[in-house]
Amino acid sequence: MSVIAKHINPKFQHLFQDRFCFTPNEYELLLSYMQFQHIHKKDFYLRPGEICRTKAYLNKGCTRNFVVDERGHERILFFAFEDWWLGDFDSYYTQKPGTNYVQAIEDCELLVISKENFAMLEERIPKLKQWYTYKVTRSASASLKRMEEIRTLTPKERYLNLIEQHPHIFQRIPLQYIASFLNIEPQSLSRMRKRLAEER
Amino acid sequence: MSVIAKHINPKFQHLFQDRFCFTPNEYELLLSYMQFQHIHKKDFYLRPGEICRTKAYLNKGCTRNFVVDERGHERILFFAFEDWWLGDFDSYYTQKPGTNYVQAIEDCELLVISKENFAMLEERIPKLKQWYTYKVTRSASASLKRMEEIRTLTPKERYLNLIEQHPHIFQRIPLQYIASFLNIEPQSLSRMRKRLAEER
DNA sequence: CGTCTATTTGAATGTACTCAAAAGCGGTGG
DNA sequence: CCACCGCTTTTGAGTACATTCAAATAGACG
Repeated sequence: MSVIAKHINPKFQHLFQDRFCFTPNEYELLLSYMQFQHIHKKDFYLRPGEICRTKAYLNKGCTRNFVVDERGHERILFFAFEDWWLGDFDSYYTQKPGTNYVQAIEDCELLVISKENFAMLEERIPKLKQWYTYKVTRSASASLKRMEEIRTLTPKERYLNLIEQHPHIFQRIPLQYIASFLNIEPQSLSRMRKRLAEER
Repeated sequence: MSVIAKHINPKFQHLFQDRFCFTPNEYELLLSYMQFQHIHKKDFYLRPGEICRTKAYLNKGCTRNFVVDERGHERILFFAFEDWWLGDFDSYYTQKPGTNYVQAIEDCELLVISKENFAMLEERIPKLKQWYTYKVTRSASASLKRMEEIRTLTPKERYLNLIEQHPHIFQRIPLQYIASFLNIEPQSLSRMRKRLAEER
């Protein structure tokens, strides 16, 4: 077993060996191409203008992908928690300079792999490719769904949806970030939360 | 030359022969797998629940993709004009029942091809695959951009952007549809247009 | 010409925003 | 360990803007 493996969140091994039925060899192979990396709270994994040449499995911690609009306003596209992958996916596919900041909200542990190595491993481990294709279609559907939510739901409904699906999100993500994700002002979210708490 | 070809918008031939450098043989091959089809204004090419098994080159006319939200409100995702492809792309890739209506805004001429045949032709005509990959990344970027517009711009700015990029859109698309696309009420768009016209 | 739909106009309303300031909280250094 | 500083969250007041409901006008199509 590689030295790295000792530090790994058990979820990672579970994920590949149990859920995706990787053989120990396949798992070792995948792991051997991944680099362990720490980033501290508020550090950036990626900034606009950089080309996204790697992706990183988020082993521990949480991050946010955001852009800055022409008014200088931060707009959070999504959060990532354990068992997600980090990157600016538009830039990753096109290999053009990206637009996203990817920033740690908590101290994070990453397992980083280059695009080339990942592509190579996809060929050597068909299960990896299957899983990845699955992830891509999932994330495409998720972004369609998010688009629909932003367009059709009121801020209050978006908030209620979010806490229904992620009841503990306020324990990990500061209010201002949640507000940005929901596309409302922090003051409004604070008020809304208060009103809803009083109602019951 | 096939019988169909006579009816074809010259753009189509130009597109493949000149812009993508298809040989006459490749062009004929592609064409031989496409079915010519008319649909009338307000007819549907696709409805929610149907699996999208074909795509259609829009040779003439224009269409809208829309969904109906839980309040019964129509939400237009995008319009398609000449030289675009029609379908519910989520359903096309997943081969699960779709969510989109695809409806003709004007009488339309389509060139329809099945997913299987298109995939087969992609293998036989590498240029077709190149072009298609290009289209997919383009449309992914476009939907990211649209998401950003909906989130960051005011209704007025969204309107101004639209008429800047498509100055003649009102000549072809009814106001209510444009309003739905911009995510505002028809009344508001009507007022906005009036105000802006008066200002100059 | 008449009916049906689309667009325009009017008035009132609500909701999230802005600006501004106070309170709460966390982290740092003395 | 406490005091201070900076940042986050809360609270307040006023405003702007799109929405809703309602009705009138205009336009399309048989």
